[in-house]
Amino acid sequence: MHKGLSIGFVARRTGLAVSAIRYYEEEGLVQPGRDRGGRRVFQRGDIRRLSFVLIAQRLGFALADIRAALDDLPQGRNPTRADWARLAEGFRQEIDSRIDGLTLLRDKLDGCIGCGCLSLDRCALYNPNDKAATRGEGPRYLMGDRSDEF
Amino acid sequence: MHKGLSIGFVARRTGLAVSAIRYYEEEGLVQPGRDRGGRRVFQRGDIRRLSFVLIAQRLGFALADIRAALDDLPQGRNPTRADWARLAEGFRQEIDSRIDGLTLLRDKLDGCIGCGCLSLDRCALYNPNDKAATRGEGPRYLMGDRSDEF
DNA sequence: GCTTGACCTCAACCTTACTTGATATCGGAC
DNA sequence: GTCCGATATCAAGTAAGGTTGAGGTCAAGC
Repeated sequence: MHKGLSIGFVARRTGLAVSAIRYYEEEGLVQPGRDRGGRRVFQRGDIRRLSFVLIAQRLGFALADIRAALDDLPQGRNPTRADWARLAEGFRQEIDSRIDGLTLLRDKLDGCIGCGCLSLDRCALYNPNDKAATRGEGPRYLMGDRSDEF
Repeated sequence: MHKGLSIGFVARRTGLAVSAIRYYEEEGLVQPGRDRGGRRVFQRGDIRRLSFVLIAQRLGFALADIRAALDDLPQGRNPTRADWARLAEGFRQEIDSRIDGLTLLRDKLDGCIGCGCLSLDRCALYNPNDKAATRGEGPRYLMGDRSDEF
C-alpha cells in the first residue's frame, strides 16, 4: 500500500504550514514525488525529516546547515534507527559545546559584574575565542582586535 | 575638552561598520549629537553602549530587546559602574536560563539517542515547555499538539 | 584655491525564512 | 456533469539586520 501522503496530511502531522513545506522542498530539505496530477506525494520518512528540521531549528541551526545534515540520510529508503541516532549524536555534541560556551561566558560575566568596564581590550566578554554562543553572523565586522583603550 | 568622537573613530574602536552604526542610530540604540556641519558627534559612553549591543547580539538578543535594555541607561550622562552592573546581572540571568534549557534538552536527547523515534507525540524533544533554547520564531505553527502517531 | 578623505542622506538591494494572493487544475461527492 | 476542497505555480510581500551606491558637503593639507 504505502500510497504516499498528501502535503495537507504532512502539514497536519508536523504542525508546519503547507507553504512552509513547499518552501522546504524548494530548499532541498525534502524531495516528495508527484502523482499523475502533479500533486506532491510524501513518504512517512519525510515526516521524520521534517521533524528533524523542527528540532534543529529550535537549536538555532540555519536551514542550509540542516540540509547538510540531512544529506547524510538516505533519500530513497526510510532512515533506520541508526541513521537517526547518528544525527542525534551530532546534536548532542552541538548542545554540549553551546552549554560550554555559555558557561564560560557566564563565568567571565561574573568576573565583570561590578567592574563595568566593557573595555574592548580588557573585558573578557569580548574575547572572540569562544564562539560557541554565537548565533548567526551579527554585525559584519564583529569583534575586531583593537589594542588601545577607549 | 570632551570634543566628541567621529563615527569613523567609533567604528574603528568597536569594530562595527560605519553603516551599522548609522543603522543603530536609526534604531534608537545610540543618539549621537551633531556638529555645525551635520556630522555625528559621539561620546565615550556611546562606545560602551555599542559594546553592549555587540555582547547582547552574541547572546542572540534582537536589536529591539537590546534597545529596551539600553533605555534603562541614562542617555545624557555617562553610565556608572552600577548602571552596567545592573545590565550585566540581567544578562547573567538570561545566560543561566539558556544553560538550563539546553541542559534539559540534552538530557532528553540522551534518552532519545538510539530510540530514533522522533515521534511528535512521544518524543520528549518536541515538548514545547522548554523554550529557553528557542531563537527567533521558527515556523509559524511550530509544535502543534497532535495526538496520533505517524 | 583645489584636492582629498571623511562624512552626509536617501533609496535600493541583500539574505533568511517564510506568508499571501492570484489564478488554475485535480479528483471525489452528489 | 458539476461543484468544492485540496492542490498546483508564480510573483510579490514581510521582517530583521544590515550593505551598497549615487550624489553632495565639509574641512584640512598642499
